[in-house]
Amino acid sequence: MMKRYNPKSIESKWQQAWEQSGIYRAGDKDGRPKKYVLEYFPYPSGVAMHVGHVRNYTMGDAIARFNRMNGYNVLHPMGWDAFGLPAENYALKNHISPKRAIAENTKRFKAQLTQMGFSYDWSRELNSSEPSYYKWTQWFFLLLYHRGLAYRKESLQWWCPFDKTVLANEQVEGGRCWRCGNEVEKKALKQWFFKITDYADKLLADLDDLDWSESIKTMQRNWIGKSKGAEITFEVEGSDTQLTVFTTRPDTLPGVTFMVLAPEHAAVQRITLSQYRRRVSAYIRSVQSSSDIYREKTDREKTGVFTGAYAINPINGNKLPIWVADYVLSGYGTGAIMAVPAHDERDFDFAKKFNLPIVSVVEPKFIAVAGDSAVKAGKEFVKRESVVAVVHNPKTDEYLCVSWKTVPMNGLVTGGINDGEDPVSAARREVLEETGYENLKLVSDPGVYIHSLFYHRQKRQNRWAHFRFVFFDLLDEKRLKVKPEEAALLEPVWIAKDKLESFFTVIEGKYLVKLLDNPDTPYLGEGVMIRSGKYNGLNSSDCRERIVADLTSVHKGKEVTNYKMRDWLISRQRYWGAPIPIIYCTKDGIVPVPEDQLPVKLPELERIEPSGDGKSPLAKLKSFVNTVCPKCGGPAERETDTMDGFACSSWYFLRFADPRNHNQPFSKSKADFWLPVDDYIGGAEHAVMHLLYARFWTKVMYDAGLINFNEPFKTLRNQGMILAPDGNKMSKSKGNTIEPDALIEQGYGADSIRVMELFIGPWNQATNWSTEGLGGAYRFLQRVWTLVNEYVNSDGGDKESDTLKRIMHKTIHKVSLDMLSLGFNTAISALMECVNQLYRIKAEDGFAAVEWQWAIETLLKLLAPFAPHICEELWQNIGGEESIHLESWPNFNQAYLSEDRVTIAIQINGKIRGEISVDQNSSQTEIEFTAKENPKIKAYLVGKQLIKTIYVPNKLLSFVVK
RNA sequence: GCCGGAAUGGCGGAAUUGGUAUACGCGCACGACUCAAAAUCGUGUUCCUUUUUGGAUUGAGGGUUCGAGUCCCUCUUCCGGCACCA
Repeated sequence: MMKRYNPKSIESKWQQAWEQSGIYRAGDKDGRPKKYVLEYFPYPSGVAMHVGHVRNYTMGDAIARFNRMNGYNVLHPMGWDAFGLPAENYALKNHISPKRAIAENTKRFKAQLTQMGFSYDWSRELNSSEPSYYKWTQWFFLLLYHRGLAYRKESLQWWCPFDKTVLANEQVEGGRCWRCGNEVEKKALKQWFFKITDYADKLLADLDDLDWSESIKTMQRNWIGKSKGAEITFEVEGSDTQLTVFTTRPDTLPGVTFMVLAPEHAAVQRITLSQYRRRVSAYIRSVQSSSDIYREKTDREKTGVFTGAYAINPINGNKLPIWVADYVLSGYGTGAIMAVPAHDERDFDFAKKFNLPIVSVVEPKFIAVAGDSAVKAGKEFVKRESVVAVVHNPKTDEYLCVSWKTVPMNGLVTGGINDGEDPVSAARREVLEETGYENLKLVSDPGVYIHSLFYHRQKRQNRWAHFRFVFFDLLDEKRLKVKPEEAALLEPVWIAKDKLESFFTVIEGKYLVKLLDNPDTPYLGEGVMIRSGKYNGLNSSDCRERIVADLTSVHKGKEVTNYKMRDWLISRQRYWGAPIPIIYCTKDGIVPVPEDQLPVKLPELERIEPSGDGKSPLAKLKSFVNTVCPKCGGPAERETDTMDGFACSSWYFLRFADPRNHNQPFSKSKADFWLPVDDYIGGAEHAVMHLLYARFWTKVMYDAGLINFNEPFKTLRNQGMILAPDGNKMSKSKGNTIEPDALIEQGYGADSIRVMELFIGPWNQATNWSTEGLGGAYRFLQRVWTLVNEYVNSDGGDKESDTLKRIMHKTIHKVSLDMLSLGFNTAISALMECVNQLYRIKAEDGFAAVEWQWAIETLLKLLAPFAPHICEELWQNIGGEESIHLESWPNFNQAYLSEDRVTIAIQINGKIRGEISVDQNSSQTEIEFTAKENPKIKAYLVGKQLIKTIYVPNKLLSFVVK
């Protein structure tokens, strides 16, 4: 009697059996090579996991199971990221303690994970909010502290004077408190920081060797934001104040025309002249009351005020007015800049708005390095003062260009400027001589130059042309006759603007088109120095080094590297976190809690709401706060802030290697055995938070000698998000979440969901969930179920079947290869094809072949990482004694991967015109002969001349005919 | 604005090095079974024209090639991230 496929009746049975037999427990050492497969440990919030979350764990589980079957000692653990704000807010909302909330939610999450049949080693389960765990989080805080990487500093935070509380940036709306509507202000609070900036260079450099997606690496690179430059010190006229600025372009120092300070800059009050005070103060007030969100808008118009003071340019003594403006950020560099409007877009906008001078000191320089005009090495350059006539025909919107007849050179009308001749006349003369057009209207002569270095084919010399651009409109088409010697050389052509860029052979087309759009625009690139005294004529990049060297020698500047990344603020004025293990003593100051007094336990509190005075609720608990100084024994107070939850998640992957260690966070040998993590799987949302913090802590541990490796995650896999069927992100508020519980309840079963999660699309690509598609996965498993049970109830036979062997070996080959590259979707489609073919054989021949037992065993093994329950059940049905998940992965035999007969496509002039069937590895001559005999092909060849024949073995034959 | 990624049927998607585009699944249509429905099994399914033949087609345009979804150039759209970082 054959049972119907009913997941409900088999899945929980096997889940219990697996847990009881402990087959997924990782032994610390057993001689096999290790594999550490890890998914981000989840945050057990009040909202249950939906099918989007489940995909993450399904991928990890398939990888873990595949590796187990391939002989690896696999560590695949699970735990709970339990501390932090969401749990606390959930508890507050439901009027229960966070501890209870976490207990309830982890129970629910664990049940969800278990019902999916994931192969976790639950004996290593951990919870970051338990003292046995956070004791070591505090221990790491102390490690950082003792290594000079944790410090306390005052920092500005949003503060609501009515609610008497600190607000997060996103809780400030239009400069007002989101709760009471009062205007907020910034208040300085003492906070703890981790000095992640000390590791900026290592965090940046080591990214190169990681097997992570390019996009995440780029995000981390941008976040770290390294930029090399210099700090330059300016004297303030009539004051002993000095202003130091950071710049990446010290070469543009001669072009500085004003200075700008951030409104928060410490020197603003000191240098502002008395008659400017009121306006400056008013400006600063208005800036402070505007929200960060508003200040971060880059498209708003620049604002600022003059302080009345002047700085002195250290290189040329120029007087530079000092302004205050909020486009300069206080948190980056020194909070002050030297403004070079000719070579910086922001400074340019500011100068335009406030009518400040713009002095260009760098002229673009383009060197032709490729093509016919590329400069010839070793030849002298012939320098020429030249002019470029840009002639625009307003009627056709085309530009007058010339094409050389004798050599492959295209360009605008250019020519040398004769002695004593002004550029505009020179330009008119060249246009007339070369093209005959005489009626030109001067549009503008903005004094724009470029340097162009190229090989002049006609003159056979390397040219260094210093081109001045003069802009004309064509008044009429009247042309004078061009001298024959010019006409023999050049041909005038009119080129539309969108074709210009690719037309030019000598001048950089991209720059030119930009110039035509707007000649009045800052030049941001490198080039030749002008108006720079002794630096004139230098390349800007060389000039950069010279100026920094010169300033360094007189102590007015130095080379500096800056990072966008800031130190990591870890203080949280909230209850639900690991207490910061620090004691403040009036006599001894900041005293770290001694190691033997850890953990500093988080006391259980009745009321955990933020207290309203900007301190954590712990501050109210005298029995917690009041303590004795570990140094002098006198009365002292505890730090009452707790640590950012990201501290807990910065080392959990190490704890999994040794989760029950009471003496250390982990033993070195176990950590070095299991880590680094071989496959780390999770969404991209942690790109610059957790993934950067965890790398930072790992590097600190490495430097402290705790571990042998300095990167925690060798390979990172960012799985693609599952969207709701409507194409939106799944969220409880939108009411479009789909939970696996309901689908299992409906009878689909965990195995179908698992297959669907992986089959739905490439592992790293976002896709919409489809419940109809889930039906397809279910049908597929059902077909497997039916096939195996029909086989079990059949009489069998003893015929040999090569076809069956071929099908199975091909499937083993395809699935094995796909698993290595995470091609789960194609692996599953190969299994579907395999089952379809097995049905076909069954329909033709029944179960007569002797290979059926092997074929079905193989099929189940290949399917086991995806659908562990049904495979286990069927495995027992066909006589398996041990768990299928302890079996070895099948091997394929190369001999069965190809067919005896192959179909060769016949192309004529690149078009498929027919196909022929031949024995595998037939010779080209044979195939050509067969092809030419084919009547269809013959028709195409008759009366034509065969020029070329291309043969791709076992695939394609291509005739080229005329 | 900058950086990263993508675009293939009605839908999700497949396609070693350039070598028969549309595998697999969904949906749809038809057939078998059934009193009937569901389930299951089978057949078909890129588009246009069509008896067959044939033609077109991988976001758009151009290029290289005997041959391009795949390589090169230009552009469009979408997704993700960063955003006054001097």
